[in-house]
Amino acid sequence: MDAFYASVELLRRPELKGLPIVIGWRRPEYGPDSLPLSEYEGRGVVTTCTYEARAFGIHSGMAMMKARALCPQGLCLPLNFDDYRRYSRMFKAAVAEIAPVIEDRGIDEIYIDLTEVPGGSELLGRALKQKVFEATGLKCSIGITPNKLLSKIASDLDKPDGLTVLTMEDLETRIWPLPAKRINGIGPKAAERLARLEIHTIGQLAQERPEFLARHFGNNYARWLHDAAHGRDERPVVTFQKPMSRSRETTFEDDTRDPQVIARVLARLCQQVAEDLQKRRYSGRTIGVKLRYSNFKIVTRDKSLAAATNDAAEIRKAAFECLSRIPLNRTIRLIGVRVGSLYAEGEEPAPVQERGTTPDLFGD
DNA sequence: TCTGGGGTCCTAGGACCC
DNA sequence: TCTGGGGTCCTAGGACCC
Repeated sequence: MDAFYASVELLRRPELKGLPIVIGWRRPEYGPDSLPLSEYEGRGVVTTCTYEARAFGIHSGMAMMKARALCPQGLCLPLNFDDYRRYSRMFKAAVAEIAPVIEDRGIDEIYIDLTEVPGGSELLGRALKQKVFEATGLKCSIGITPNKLLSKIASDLDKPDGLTVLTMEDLETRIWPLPAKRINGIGPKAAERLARLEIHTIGQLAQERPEFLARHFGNNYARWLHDAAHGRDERPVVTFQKPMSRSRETTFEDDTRDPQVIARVLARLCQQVAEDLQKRRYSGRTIGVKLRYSNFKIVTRDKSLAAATNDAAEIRKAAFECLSRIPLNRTIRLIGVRVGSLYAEGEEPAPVQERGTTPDLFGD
């Protein structure tokens, strides 16, 4: 979906169309339902912005204070997550009417398996965009290719309101000239390491000898890099994925080292994550606490329980034990709690025995 | 002008078991 | 006289994605 959160906001407030608009994180208590960016204060980042705002150099992930410096005449809107979730369901349902095999990639993105859907790519693409627009009033960008890797890249080539159809024949002309970091899975770190080896484009990566890549990146990652650069990707479209973890975290308005503040916030996060799990009928065996110091360094501590739980008090007890293993000698800016090793209700295995007390059932 | 929140996957060492 | 090989689970950190 194109500039998803911002576009949803504009549906309700079409009079703001054409303005540089930034969707910010913390719901401001100030003002009615929008704020001149020039008056923004706080630690939030831009989650989405309109294309008019992007023209000023603003992009998602950028500190709101920096966006403010770039475009003080911009407008800041708070987040309405319930709305985005509602429109997310609507656009996915619209797509499903044409092509039911859908992989969820978050609130504003999906993979669609068109293998068994009759019709040419171009026509299907147009039909999908039309359906989505009729159902939601929103624009999207689509890439249709032989696999997920290429489709992800292709969907980006013609934004906004784009449609790009590629076959393997187009690899050299359309994909190879692109920077290596356009491959989903090559992030800032890997791109930097590649650049130091004078590998900047996907084409250059494709020409590199696999043994050379293996020396620098290890066998697994090197093989993946090589395959990706050649447009090879066998991953199927997965329609259901069992969740692995559930977490809650928060950044303090001001960094703190006050144990009372930290304890109060951690307890609240444990309560929230417990409610999230209970609502979805999941429980988990591994409780983890995450802490980010003022210098942005992150530490985590885990604790695995004998049996899965979604009880707030149990989660809290384990979380505080994790917290007690983290040095609190510096001020912190973020704290979070995570419950992993999830099991759906009724799926939980028998509690794990203490080490060394496993009954020897098989006489081995 | 510092940098959100919610996720997944991978690696690597150590404990422990047979 | 230093001592194999294979496996699982746990923990911590980090890269990456939406």
